[in-house]
Amino acid sequence: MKRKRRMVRRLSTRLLNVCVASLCKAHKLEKAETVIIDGIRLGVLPDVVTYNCLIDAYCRVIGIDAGYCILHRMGEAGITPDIISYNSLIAGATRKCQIARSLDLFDEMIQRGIAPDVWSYNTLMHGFFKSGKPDVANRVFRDIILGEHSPSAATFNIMMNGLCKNGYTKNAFMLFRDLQRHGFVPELVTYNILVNGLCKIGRLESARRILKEIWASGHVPNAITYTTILKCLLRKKKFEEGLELLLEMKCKGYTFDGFAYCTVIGALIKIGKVKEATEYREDMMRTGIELDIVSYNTLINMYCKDGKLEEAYKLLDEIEKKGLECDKYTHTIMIDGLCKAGNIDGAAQHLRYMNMMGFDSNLVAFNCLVDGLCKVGQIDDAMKVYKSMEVRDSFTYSSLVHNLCRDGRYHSAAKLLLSCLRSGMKILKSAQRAVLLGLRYSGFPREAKKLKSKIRIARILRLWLCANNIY
DNA sequence: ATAGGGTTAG
Repeated sequence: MKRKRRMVRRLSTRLLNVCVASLCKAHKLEKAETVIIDGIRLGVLPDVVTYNCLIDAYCRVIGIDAGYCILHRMGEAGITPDIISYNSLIAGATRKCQIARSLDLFDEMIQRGIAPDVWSYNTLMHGFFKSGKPDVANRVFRDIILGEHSPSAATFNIMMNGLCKNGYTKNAFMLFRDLQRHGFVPELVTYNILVNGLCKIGRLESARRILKEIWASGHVPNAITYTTILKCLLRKKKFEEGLELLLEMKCKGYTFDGFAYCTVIGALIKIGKVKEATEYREDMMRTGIELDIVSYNTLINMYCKDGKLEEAYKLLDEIEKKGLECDKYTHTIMIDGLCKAGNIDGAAQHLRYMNMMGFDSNLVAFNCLVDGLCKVGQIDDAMKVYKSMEVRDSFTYSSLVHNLCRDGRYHSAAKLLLSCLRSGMKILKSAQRAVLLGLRYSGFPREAKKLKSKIRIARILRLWLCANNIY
């Protein structure tokens, strides 16, 4: 009788967990909490699985601190956290790029007598790759391979993805082929990682070969595979092929998700086809996709490029009402939008606001402001901003050099171009041309010639440095 | 329970 009751209770805890899990997955935290409270009232107690579910969800939806609170709560309820509780927390910290926090949790786990497993190590490795420390990630990988745990399929996937993301796509490929020779059977995820790696370095043909390999392996490429290649095609301005792939996706019955729509809309905006972009937006809204911050950013950019600032502001309100948070993209897009609309003061104000909100000073936003100031003829103000910038890049210089030339200030432009080259940066070809032609036809052909040879030497130097991996 | 695709500037 007693055992039977215990069984029923276990069964209902299981039911509770199924319920909580699905609510957590839908980010309905309050609802999940209510279900748990109702369960307790009926005598169904949550167990470690219930709390692990909550930890993961709180980490995802609110943040690592919220997840950590659940760990305390389960302690108070008399339930000991297990390896999954800690792995979820470590993953939560990693997702938010807080590698130091991941390491702290890792130590805490060991101190509490919970031994890390291969999942913990996989997550740490991912964290190091994510924070741009491929050397440390490599060491973790080595420790997994040579250590007491056997690597999982995810170990290799994370390794290959990390290599691709950190500029070692070739090495990822070598690893992939070696693993295959040793009987490693790639999953679709593995292929998608490689396709993305190849696309990022512009190796479209190789990516297409992998697509064929996917079919040959018996896997069916998914929307992720297609979206990745689509993005690459559009970036390479192969719009016809892109549209073909888009049609192929539609024919094969793939449904577009937010990622696919953003890829298409973003690409259309970039080539100035705002009308077509709007059509895709309407299509997206019809499918009832829940917009996240990236989708909002894409749409805000669309309105800005179309000169409809009021619509953009409306979306900003909507973001706030939904409880989403604007990110640095949102702000940068708005700053650019304001600049392009000629509202430099508004843009500068938004930049200050952005810094006030705790965003790091943002190179792209500054570049937008510099270019905006140039475009309204305030080049000296643009130079002031340029001088105040801690970091500059090829965009900064190209924009200034171009506009100085447009203003007939070829010597200043030449000076700036030289400091750009001295910093080891490239500069837009058209900007170079503007300076050289300007100098030559305003009576300084010798200077033009000298500058030209400097440009050539800088290019040779850069190629040489790249070939030797000094950069 | 970790891993894969989308958004910004010249």
